Amino acid sequence: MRISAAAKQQTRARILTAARELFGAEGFGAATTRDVATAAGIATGTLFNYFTSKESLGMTLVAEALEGAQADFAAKRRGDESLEEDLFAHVMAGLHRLLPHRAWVGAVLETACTPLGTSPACVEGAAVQEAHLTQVSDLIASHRGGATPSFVSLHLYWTLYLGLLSFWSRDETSRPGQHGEQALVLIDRSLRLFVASLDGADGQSAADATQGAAP
Amino acid sequence: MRISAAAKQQTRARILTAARELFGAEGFGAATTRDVATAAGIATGTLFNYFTSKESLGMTLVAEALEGAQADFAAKRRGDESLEEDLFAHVMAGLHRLLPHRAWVGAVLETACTPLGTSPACVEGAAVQEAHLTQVSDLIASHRGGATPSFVSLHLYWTLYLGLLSFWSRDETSRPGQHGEQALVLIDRSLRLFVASLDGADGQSAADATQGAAP
DNA sequence: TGTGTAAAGTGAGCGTGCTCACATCGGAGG
DNA sequence: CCTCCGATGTGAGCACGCTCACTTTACACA
Repeated sequence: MRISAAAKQQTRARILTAARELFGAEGFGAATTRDVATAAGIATGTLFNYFTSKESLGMTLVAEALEGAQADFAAKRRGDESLEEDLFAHVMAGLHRLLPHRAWVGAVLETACTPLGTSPACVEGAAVQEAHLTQVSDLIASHRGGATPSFVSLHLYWTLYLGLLSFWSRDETSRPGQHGEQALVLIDRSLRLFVASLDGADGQSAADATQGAAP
Repeated sequence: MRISAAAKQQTRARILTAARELFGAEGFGAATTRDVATAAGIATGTLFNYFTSKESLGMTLVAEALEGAQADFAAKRRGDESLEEDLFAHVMAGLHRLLPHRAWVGAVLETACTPLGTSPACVEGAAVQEAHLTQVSDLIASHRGGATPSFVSLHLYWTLYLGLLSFWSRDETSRPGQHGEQALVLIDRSLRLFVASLDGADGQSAADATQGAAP
């Protein structure tokens, strides 16, 4: 039982390593699940004993990165930052960890995490979104005496976040290992906008959209 | 040549009709290209003589709807509206025309038009985005003495637009043939936010992100 | 050491979207 | 009326993500 569990972890790790390399080298679309399985030294079917779908595999890598980013953020935080500074640092920590995956994150998030699409595609996508929004919600609450943002506000944040991830992942003004300038501009503007919208909307009527009652 | 051209148009129309029906009845994912081809009375391969991909087919329907919406908008406009009112009317015209496709537009836009994803998926997606942003850009310019919004501003608009399309397409407070309330709230907020961001950013430095020069 | 059994692994096969070598058609020139 | 040729249509076939009936493995117990 103990050896078996350890072996399982090892196989899982081998799959993740293979996926990291192949996705990075060939792109998410071009790297096939057969390729990943072969590179990990297992059969195609076995891969799906560990991950429910290709996207789920990709999102696991993304989730890993963002978990690390959350730790980075918490470690660096002094405690006297403004909400906007905190949000900026939070975003930047994420982008920094996602940097190695920059070439293919877009393709995964597109289908696994996008606000569009009727179904949440894969559990990992929903989990990443929820974890991220929880962090943001907590961050906001800590700056506003415990008052959490509304559902609509969080949707807005998620929209803006995906939008800037998109821009960042394709920003041509960036250099290898460094973030692009236009992306930084957009991040700053998006966050400034979001914070302003918080003051304007949630501040006045925090329950503006908690329940849609007919008139 | 004349008969042939007319026949081609007819075949194209039959494909679009079949697609409209099947996408609506079964969803974008569940309706296969084989089904659509059969319903249109042609072979699978023939469908791809008319549309480069399944998404391209779906986006053609969306493009049709949005073109109609633009006409609706232009017809109803009085000329003394505020920018926010104009943008709101523009969005609403689009949603109205998309209403029959509400169940599946998300799935198409997700892959064909999303800001995420390294490639624009299909030409139609990029075309829809460009046409829409051109309309918005013109609208803004007409309210600001010809000054067009910056690249980053338009990206922001597109992000917000996709976000609200997403929300709208899944809003459970809506009833058949009518828009949901929460969606209306989000649209109002998103547009208010965008207009405010225009005044704050483009108004002061319209060229803030036209070129990423090193510091 | 031998045996039972559940967990882990396998790969042929399915249904997609899409391609491509070929069949068919329809109208212009002899 | 026959012949040719480009445009249009065809469907077997490809590669993909993913499944599932089956095999193999490795541990607990005798």
